[in-house]
Amino acid sequence: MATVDAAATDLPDVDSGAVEQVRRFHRIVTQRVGALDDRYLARDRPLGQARLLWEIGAGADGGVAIRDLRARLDLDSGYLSRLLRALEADDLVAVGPSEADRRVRVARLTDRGRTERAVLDERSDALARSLVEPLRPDQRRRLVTAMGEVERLITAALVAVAPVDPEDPAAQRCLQRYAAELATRFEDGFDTGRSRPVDPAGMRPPEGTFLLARVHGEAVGCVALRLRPGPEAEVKRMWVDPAARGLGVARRLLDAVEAPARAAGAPALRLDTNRTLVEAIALYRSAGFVEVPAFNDEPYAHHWFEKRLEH
Amino acid sequence: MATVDAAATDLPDVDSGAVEQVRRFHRIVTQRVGALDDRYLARDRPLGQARLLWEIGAGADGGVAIRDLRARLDLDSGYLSRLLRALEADDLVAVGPSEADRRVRVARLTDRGRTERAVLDERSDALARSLVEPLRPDQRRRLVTAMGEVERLITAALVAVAPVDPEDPAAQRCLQRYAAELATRFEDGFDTGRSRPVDPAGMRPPEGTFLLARVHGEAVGCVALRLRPGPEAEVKRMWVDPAARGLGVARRLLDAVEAPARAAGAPALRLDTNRTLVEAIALYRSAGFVEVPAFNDEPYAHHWFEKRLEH
DNA sequence: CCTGGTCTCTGACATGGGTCAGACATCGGG
DNA sequence: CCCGATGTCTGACCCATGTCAGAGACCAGG
Repeated sequence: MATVDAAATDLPDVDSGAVEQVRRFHRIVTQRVGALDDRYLARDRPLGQARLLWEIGAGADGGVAIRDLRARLDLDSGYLSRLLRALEADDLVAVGPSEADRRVRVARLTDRGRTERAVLDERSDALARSLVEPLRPDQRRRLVTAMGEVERLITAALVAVAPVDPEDPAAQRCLQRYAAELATRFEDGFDTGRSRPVDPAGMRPPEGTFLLARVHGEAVGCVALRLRPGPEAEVKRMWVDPAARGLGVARRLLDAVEAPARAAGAPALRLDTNRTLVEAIALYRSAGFVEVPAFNDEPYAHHWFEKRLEH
Repeated sequence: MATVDAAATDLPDVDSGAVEQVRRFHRIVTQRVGALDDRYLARDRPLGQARLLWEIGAGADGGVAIRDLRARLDLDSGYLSRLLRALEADDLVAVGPSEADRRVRVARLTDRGRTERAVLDERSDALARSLVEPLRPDQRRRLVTAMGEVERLITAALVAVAPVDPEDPAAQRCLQRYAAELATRFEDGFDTGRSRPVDPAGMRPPEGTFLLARVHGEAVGCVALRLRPGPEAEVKRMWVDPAARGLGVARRLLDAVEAPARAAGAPALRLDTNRTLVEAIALYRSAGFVEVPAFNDEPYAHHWFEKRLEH
């Protein structure tokens, strides 16, 4: 089976047929579709301005801080400033001081800006429609399905797993959402206080590791590894954003955690889990974990798993 | 069935879910993948130069005439000239006069240019590989399949059908390939002389029409409509490039031919066909044609079809 | 040989995207 | 209140892309 293959060979060479298909695909999509897109959508407005207009409008109304725009669009502050002045000159946006911090300035759309943005939006829709329109209904369905598949898989390929400090804001956010989700899923709720505690230091070298999975900078999952107190390494706090499920993020996290465990000389990975987490349990089994007797007194746990590590 | 739906409703509104999917898809593919692409591939070289280098190398060795480059890349002659000088300065291409016509100049890669192009090629491969590599084998297979599907369907959507003069070079090329294909498929070959003749004037208004299907300028199929001598309009010379089959080009041609027939007041479309053309016969049936007794003495025909037109 | 047309090149110019350094206002902490 | 840090803006640049007009070489046909 494919999944067994995957676990066994991990990263086999990409065959040249796949590479060829990706290149053909890319050529078609960017040249044939993209050629129309950017220039067409911005119409008589420079592309940078159009993108900026778009981004300002995307912020929930109340305006967007300029520094956030800079971060999101990755623009030089001087360049951004000039783009803003151009949009101001056309009476599309208004820039004013932030109330919280008067160094920060906030850009918001004017009425004209909002209608202009709606026009861009409509044009974007029209472009998408023009791509689908010549097709027969069955072809359309197939196209939409295939596009969804490509989108999901490309997103999956862009997942990057990297260690991060457990007190990093992104990490904390994941941990909170982890706890919140358990609270709704466990039959008798979840109270962090009752569960066996994991303090940040325990998830930081040398006592452990904390890994974050990101897509394009945004955190979509996490896992913690504890190397103390026993010789076995313990997997904790594994969570994947519901929006990112089905992309294999959990499996990547589970794979990624093996390296530090091995490096620390741990003979095995261990974890405990709740019986309501059926997908997780299935994943552990397919990833080579086997069920073992309880090795701790975690009150929320019903199953205990272990995976021997070879050295 | 889907195809029946298609024939009945023709071009129903594109539902908003499809539009949303296309836009999400486009965003992912261009921003996430494309962002890496162009800039990354050209490395320290301006993009225009890189593309030009590529295109010169794509020509079968012997060089590419500059005017062909201009047409293919759609560049201003002054701009192209300057790009060429830049590449010459880096000793990547050599430009010399054409032998046939000394106004025309021909660009060809130097040895350095060839290796440089190979580097670009390798980089492009590497980019494609990096997209696929993080995926498990089953995910890779799904991605490649879905990309192929998207590519085919987008190509299908880009097919444009338009009338053209039957003596246009592109039209002539199609007609030649049509005849060549019949020669190999018919049980007893195909000799244009033996078949009922169709002179260019017969495929030109007011006696008829000739339609060409193009994808991005390149002809991929054709069909002729004759409005004389009888009141019925006759469909002739329908052909689709083998490389473009399965995209629904034939059906689009068959649909497109109805409008001029109706406009001329024809009560029906007629056609004759050879028994070896099984896909074509299936298409005629599914497009609403019904088999009728022979209405001419075409020596290569085994079946005669007709489709009544409503006015 | 002349003429009109074709092909390429050069120079002049405009614009958009992007970088850099410094000016200036403001903030937060000692 | 001072100081270093932060956020924004301005001015001065650079380069790639693209457009336009005209010059010069060459071609084919009369």
